[in-house]
Amino acid sequence: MTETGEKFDRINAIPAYQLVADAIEREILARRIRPGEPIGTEAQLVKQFGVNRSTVREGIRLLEQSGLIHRDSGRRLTASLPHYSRLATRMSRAMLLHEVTFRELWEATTALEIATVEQAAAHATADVIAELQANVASTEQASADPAAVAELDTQFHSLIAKASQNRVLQLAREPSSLLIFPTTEIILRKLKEGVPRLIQAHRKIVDAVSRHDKEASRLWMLRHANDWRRGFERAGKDVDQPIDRVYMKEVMTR
Amino acid sequence: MTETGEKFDRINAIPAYQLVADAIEREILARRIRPGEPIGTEAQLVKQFGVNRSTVREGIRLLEQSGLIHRDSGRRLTASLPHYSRLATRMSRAMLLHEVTFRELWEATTALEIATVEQAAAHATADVIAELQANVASTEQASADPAAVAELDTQFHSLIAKASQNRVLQLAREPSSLLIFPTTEIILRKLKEGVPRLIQAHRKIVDAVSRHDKEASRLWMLRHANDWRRGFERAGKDVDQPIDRVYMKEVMTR
DNA sequence: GATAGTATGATTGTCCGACAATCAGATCGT
DNA sequence: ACGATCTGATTGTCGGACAATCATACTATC
Repeated sequence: MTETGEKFDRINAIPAYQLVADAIEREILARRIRPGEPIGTEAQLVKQFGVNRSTVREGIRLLEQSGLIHRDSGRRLTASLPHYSRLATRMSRAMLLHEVTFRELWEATTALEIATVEQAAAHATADVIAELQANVASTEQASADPAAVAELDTQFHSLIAKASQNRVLQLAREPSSLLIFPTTEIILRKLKEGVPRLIQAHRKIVDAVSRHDKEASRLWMLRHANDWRRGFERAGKDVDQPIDRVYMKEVMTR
Repeated sequence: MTETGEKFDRINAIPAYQLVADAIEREILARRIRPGEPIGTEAQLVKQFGVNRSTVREGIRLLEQSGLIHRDSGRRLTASLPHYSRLATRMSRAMLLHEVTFRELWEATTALEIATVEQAAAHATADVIAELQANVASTEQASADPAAVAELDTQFHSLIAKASQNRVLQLAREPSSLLIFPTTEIILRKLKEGVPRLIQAHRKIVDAVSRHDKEASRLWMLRHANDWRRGFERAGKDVDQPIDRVYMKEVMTR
């Protein structure tokens, strides 16, 4: 590789591009480079690290993927906060590859959605409640179109998460919701009573949240989740089968 | 760039290395390349994609970071399942950078740990229960050493997650647990009554789980979580402050 | 003087060729 | 048959190169 003139520096094993990535990452995590600030040009990095440009570039690619850096307007590289959706997408993909079952997903999602709606009941602001009401209204109008309803359902639960004002919950629930909500469309398509029940649940949840009624919101979210699972079973699916990647196209596309 | 002999192929904007990464990723997600199978040598990829080796390498770096590929024994690249810990670490870092508060973390962790222990009560096998009992025994013996107790506490909750046999819960709880459990040591160091309370809670939880008693396990996990938060407050910390990265060294190191 | 167009340099994406270190497998010696 | 050695393949790193694109200063036109 490079020069190893010294004695006793065995098993180095860490390639230079990795070291470059680590070094930059450390600077960002230590807040010496704030999100939004430029990392510097490739030529500068070459000088600072004393490695070839190809090596620097490979290191940059590592960070680029993790979302810690981001080339702003086509051009220069800036540090950035890795955004939730990116991480959630990766997690969802991992779950698909691990072939988790619908039951696992349902259990986790139910627990997370209930926790989320309880916090939403505690912390929801008037703005978000208005958004939620608008969402329910749209869902009612689109009730004939399963795809649209499923889309609005996903949005509904994201709004609940937003209302919770808890970013950890938001982050934790997103990967599983990405995977489980697409099944909604399939269920709604097969079960005619699905849409009205979903709308009723959503409306009750919004009511409860706007009254800051923790118990009621919990109760209706639980019913909503149970409906969901029953719908899945009635649609003829086996909850103990791995979730099918065929339905999960949207998770695949970046 | 390369040749753009044709008309009207504006705004391409996607660099070749990204396309290479996407192409390989698609093959893996579509299961045409199974985890464990070799991706192929760089030279082969150069031929197949018709781009330069540098470009191929940059594409490989993107995938390497996301955990979809992995160079097995120093040498050749193989597809692999992105493992939980890797993703969890990234999520934890994101939370740190987003400066989430202890309250957010506590709320989310509490909900997740309770959901997890309920599933553990439902699905725990004799093996895991034995591991849990061993963990509690070790904790008792180490009770004079806060660092060791904190370490064993983290392990305890991981074992509960393992006992739940729910990989989605496991994945969802890990990022926040990575962030919150390191605070345990600080709390234990300041509060003498912390260790015995922790041990009692753990023991009660193991009892409840081994009896498949969902209610009791829920109850004791809730008490455990409440102790925790009270400990944090009594240790003089403000739950509404962003969690401090100073305490989170272990999250920084890959 | 303001605006539009142009020249200039910097930066990135891509390519080419090269070489040392290392690993896998074949070959050889015993 | 077993271990040592040789050989080729593969990776990590380097240096240099060039077209396309962007930022900016500069110029010309009204």
